[in-house]
Amino acid sequence: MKGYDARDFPPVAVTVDLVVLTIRADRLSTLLVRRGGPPYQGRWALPGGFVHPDEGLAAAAHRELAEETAVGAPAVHLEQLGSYGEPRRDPRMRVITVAHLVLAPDLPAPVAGSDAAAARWCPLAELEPGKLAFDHRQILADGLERARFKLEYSPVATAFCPPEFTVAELRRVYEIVWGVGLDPRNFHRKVTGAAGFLAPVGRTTTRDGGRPAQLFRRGDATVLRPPMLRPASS
Amino acid sequence: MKGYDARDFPPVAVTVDLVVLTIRADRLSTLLVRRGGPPYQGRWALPGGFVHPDEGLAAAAHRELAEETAVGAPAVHLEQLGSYGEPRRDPRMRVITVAHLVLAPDLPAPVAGSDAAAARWCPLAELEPGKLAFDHRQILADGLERARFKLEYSPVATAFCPPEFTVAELRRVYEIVWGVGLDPRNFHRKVTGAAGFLAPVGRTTTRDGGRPAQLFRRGDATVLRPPMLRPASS
DNA sequence: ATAATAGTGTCTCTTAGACAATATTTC
DNA sequence: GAAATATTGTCTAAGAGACACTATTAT
Repeated sequence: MKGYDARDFPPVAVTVDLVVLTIRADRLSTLLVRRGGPPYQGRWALPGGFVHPDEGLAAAAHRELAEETAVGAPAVHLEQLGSYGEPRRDPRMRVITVAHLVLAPDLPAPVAGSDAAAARWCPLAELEPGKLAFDHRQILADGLERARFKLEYSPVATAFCPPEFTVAELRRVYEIVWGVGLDPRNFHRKVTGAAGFLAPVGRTTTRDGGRPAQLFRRGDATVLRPPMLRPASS
Repeated sequence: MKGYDARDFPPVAVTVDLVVLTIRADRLSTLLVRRGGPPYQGRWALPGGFVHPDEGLAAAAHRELAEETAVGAPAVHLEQLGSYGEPRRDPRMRVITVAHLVLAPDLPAPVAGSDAAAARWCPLAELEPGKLAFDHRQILADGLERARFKLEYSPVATAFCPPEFTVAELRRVYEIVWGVGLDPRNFHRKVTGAAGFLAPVGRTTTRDGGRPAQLFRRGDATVLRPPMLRPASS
């Protein structure tokens, strides 16, 4: 069983798929492409494609992201989400896909790729569950759950914000991704008190109205201790 | 780039590798096999093997585990850890491996597989870092970090225990995996107070000496809220 | 009785959450 | 001034950690 001769086995293809989450007009949205050919022709799907011969998995994910959104690597958070390889998830052949999760600030309109007839940002609330191709409904659900969970114990929420942001803008990220309301005063105290979460820029902005708010950049912490606690409801 | 014709690409092989963690003689240990052929002949490696044509990823991981340890699925915790696919991680051909993490109670001695010259439980403290084949040092490190982290917010620590266990035995799991000492009294209060973590069996045991201890089974919670907090040191 | 481990109670300190109060802007 | 948002302060309840104390077994 471990002869390591690939010719003993039928062909396998390896792809990367992307769950790209962003916040547009106060709604959590994901990037979808409409499939231009069979199977699932005309259905919406997660963006993705083959891993090239001399390319690592993360590199393939970054390349696909750039092809679809013209967004460079440094501006977003990208992490591996998990691999999906049920034998018949693609009716044509054995395809194992390595899904990646991307958290990004509000990005420009997407670019339709060569194989995709169209691409768009779809608010998650408007997505009919059964409408995605392949097992992409499950992958999207897993990505959303991962994002919600990571907001608790890591500073990735800042990936949804522009490079400089206010506490209120960061709070809106938590409220939208978690679907809850948070007390602005307690949130402010907690987030500014968490070591390494935020680095003050030293300037202020009034773009949200009212009293000027401090601008922050993301700090250098990789983990939040203690974590941000999601209200008990969910 | 998305023609979905596998013949456009050179062959790729997909394997599963296993990070199997258990506690033997109060030491955290992992299952290793000695490689019987090149490359890395004679070196220790994580157990693993090819994904079969009609087999899902989790099924392949369970099969490899059973081949190596003669352990059935229900007794252990198995989850996908992540995929590793740097282009030249295997010198022979492009191999993408889907690593899985297994947490198991103390198991019998391993069985050498067909391709492995030998198999053994290796205490992590005795493992020389540079001695593992391929990128298995990194995979093992990632698995260990995942296990340490999951002990905080999930009840997986019970996977290291036999079906019925005492609070003290569970505490030893935390102490050994985290490498810290925990106060038995506070631990007891916390773990018995966490909803769904433990289900009392109603019987007691004196196998640890002293006053008889309540026996527990794992409860039905999948997440611990609030989490078990690891002491600040690390 | 002594040793060993199990389990409970109590105290203090920190933190979460509710919410009052103050500060600084625009209109 | 009125409205809006930012930020600080105060109170209370819950939980973490330190540790005294009691309980139940084996020898």
